Amino acid sequence: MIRIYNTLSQQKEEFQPIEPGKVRMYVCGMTVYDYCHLGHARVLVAFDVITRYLRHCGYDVHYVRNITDIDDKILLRAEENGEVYTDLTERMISAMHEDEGKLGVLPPTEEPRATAHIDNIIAMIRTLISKDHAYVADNGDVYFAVDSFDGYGKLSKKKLDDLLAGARVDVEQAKRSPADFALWKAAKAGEVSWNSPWGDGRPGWHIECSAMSTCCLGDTFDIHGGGPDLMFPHHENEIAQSEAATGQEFARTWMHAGAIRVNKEKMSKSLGNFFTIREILESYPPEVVRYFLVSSHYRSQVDYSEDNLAEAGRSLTKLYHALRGLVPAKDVADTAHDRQFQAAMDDDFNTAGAIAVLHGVAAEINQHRRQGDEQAASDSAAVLVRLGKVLGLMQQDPEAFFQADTGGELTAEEIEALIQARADARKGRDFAEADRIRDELASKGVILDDSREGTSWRRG
RNA sequence: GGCGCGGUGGCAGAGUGGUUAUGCAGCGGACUGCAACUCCGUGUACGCCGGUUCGAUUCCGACCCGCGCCUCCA
Repeated sequence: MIRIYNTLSQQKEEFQPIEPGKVRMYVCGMTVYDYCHLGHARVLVAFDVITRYLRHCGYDVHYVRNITDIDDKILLRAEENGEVYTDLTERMISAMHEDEGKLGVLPPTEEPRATAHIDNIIAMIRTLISKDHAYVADNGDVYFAVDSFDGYGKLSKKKLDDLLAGARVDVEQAKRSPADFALWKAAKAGEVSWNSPWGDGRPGWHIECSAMSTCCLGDTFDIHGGGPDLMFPHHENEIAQSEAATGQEFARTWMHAGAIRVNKEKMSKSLGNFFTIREILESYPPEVVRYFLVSSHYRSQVDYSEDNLAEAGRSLTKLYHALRGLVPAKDVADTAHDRQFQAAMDDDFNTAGAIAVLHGVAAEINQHRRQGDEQAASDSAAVLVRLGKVLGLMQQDPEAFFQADTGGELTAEEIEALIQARADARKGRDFAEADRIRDELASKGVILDDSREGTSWRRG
């Protein structure tokens, strides 16, 4: 039985899908005006692991993650760049797909784009107006009337009164209440726009997620997820719009990832302290970045630092070392480790605990090898690869992982030649020369591992 | 100010009412020509103060500290 922490109830709940065997999940994706940063990667990886585990448990998962491809920031950035906004969004979407692929994030089942759902958005706004949950303001915008929805604040635990009291300046005059938010924004002259019953304009940010999620998954679905900073106002507004429009419960379980921090501050676009995925991948192998993300619980805050990434690299290296030189067995029955792994993952996707199990399996492999039991080692290796796959780890050939060209000074051929020279020196018991070669390699970032079968190498 | 989350050993990071997390780093031993890898062994811990309990790091309360949201942000 899987238990999931639900932001709505603020506790872990037994997960019971609406339709047995099926999971319908929606996650708020990217606004594509810039490259994805580590914070985005965290959400991407977290829900990728969740999807993988649910599928591992036999669920048929319908995973929808949207793309916001029309928005004020997109238009602003495109104008700064002097390009058509669709050129910008197309470029950022391919960059995002590239980054995801490197991190081992599987594509969602569906990836709807806001601009392809304008009709659904307009239909939903029309419904909201007809039910008196929304109104057309003097400036041509359409707003959602927050006080028309009783449950407003139930996700973020905010009271409407507190929100109004704390409302910051710059309240749009056209709004009836400061907490109301735009469903449809009237276009200014020359702006990109779509026709609507309320004049030319474009959708507000929140409504697109309501329209796309209910369109792809139905009025009520199982899981809705996203980044920590979307809880309010974005998700709160989604609930209000959707439930007001359909009269049905929106998402059953709300899941939020924890923030990535840099020097004790949240990594964010507004603070400008973010590292893009591609930046980080210049210094670290993608699987190391993924390991770093997965090695702590998805809801906890994690600090980004060079030290933490480097440590993740050493830890992953240990796991791959266990696999080195082994051919994993084909079929291996459930083991005690499988059950431990499942127990950890069942508990709100405790990937940190699951990784500890992986290390337990690695230790077992090494012990079998030490005892010369190749068959048992190969069986355990199969378990390590099988469980690793659920986390999106351990799927590379160990040599490929160790010897990936990270821009070192030496080519694989040059390294092999030096290793041969060292082997010859050792054979002639010229250890001074052998050690000189090993030191030379080490200074160029190549570490040697001697074993009975010979010498293997890796880039450190 | 309102709402929410968290403080675990040198570091990272799980978890539990009484028994080993795990990883990195350290120390001792084995292996090795010497190392690396690996194996065996080993140390340091639960912010502070009360309470409940036979027993609390784990439950309850107060306090201190940190963080997040309350405006666009994953």
